[in-house]
Amino acid sequence: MEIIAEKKKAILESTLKLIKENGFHGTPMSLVAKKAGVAAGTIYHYFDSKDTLIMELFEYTQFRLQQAMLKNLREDMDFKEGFFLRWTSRYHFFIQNPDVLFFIEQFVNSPYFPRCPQERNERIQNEIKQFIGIGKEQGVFRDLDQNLMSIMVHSSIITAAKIQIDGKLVLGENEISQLAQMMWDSIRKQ
Amino acid sequence: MEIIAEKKKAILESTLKLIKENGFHGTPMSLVAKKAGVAAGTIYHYFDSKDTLIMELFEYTQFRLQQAMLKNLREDMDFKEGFFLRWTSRYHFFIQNPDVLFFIEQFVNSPYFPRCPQERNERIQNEIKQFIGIGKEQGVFRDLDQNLMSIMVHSSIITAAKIQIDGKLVLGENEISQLAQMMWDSIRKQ
DNA sequence: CACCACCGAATGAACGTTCATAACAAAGAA
DNA sequence: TTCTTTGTTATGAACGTTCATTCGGTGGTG
Repeated sequence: MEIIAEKKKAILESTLKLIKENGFHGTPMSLVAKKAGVAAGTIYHYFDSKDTLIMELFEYTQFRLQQAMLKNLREDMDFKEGFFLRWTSRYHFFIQNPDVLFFIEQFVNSPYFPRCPQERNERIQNEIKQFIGIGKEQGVFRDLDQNLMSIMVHSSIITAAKIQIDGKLVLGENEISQLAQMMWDSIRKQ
Repeated sequence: MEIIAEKKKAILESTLKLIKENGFHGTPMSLVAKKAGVAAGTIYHYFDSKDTLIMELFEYTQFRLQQAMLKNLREDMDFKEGFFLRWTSRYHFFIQNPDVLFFIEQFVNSPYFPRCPQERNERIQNEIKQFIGIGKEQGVFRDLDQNLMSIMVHSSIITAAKIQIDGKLVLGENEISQLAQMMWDSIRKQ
């Protein structure tokens, strides 16, 4: 991803926050412009339309998520540790960036999502998918499609993060590690 | 839920389908009216506004989901069977009603959802939650918040159904029961 | 008659997008 | 240096369209 012009970034960040609060509906371009501190027309200097703004925003959030992931990885940990680290660091990213979580969830359930090129969608998924693939080869994990297992793990993270952010439940360190343990137990060979 | 007037039902069903295809954005009231075979004004005979139409549609789908659940339950099955039945019958409901699945997913991730009264949201969750509660008392399940466990189970069902409907993976009977098994293993005491 | 479900053209506000214009910088030309 | 040109970035009022909602009217029923 190229270095993003300051105003372009401001537009993306504003859109992110507004969509979290008001949904796709409720965020007119005029509001985006206002919040970003630019004129309405400026948005169209950087983006062809509202649709492409939203599509690019999705890529932007995927990029940020991936960045956050890679930071925490070490090579020298055992397999189970690796799994726990992946689970918890993704979880914490979403906790720290609730607007990203909400935007992604709205996006993937909207008609925008099917219009994205497949490979883009799955890039983020890949790191976990490969990891699970290795575990499968080593006979640690179930003999089940790795796409399936990785998506189940992914969805458990999303779900836990949403509950925490909504404030429906307060998850302490103990609960977090129990959840990671749950998912570990679900995919490992029994 | 009262017996629903025929036209009202037609309006609800049309909205459901249109929202699945076009999202909240893309479904103007005029289209809803056309698809339902009623005049635009008629919608306002049954619903105060587009917002309340969507809110009521959510309740309507929850109702249908609950109906489908209750149909399959028997008292005389053992605990694990009961879990599997719950998991798979919910799964199959979503597979058979993809528009409901997509609508619910869009709805719960939109700003509409937080505006629903809590008890309404959780009514559906309750049956599974109570079931898990019993399992916990009997020492079959983990010692972890039952809300948390039930939501994790719920999200696994949603996720599996979405993958299947998207056609990303084809899940046969074998995969389905493996998934249910996965979730069973995740919440049971190890 | 009164009441009701229903119709659909009309209304007015909201919104995405355009465009004429300006500010500014970098790069020659004199 | 100073002037001119060219390109990029930014502006915000104006436009045309879309859309939720309204309302006067129609036909059927009790």
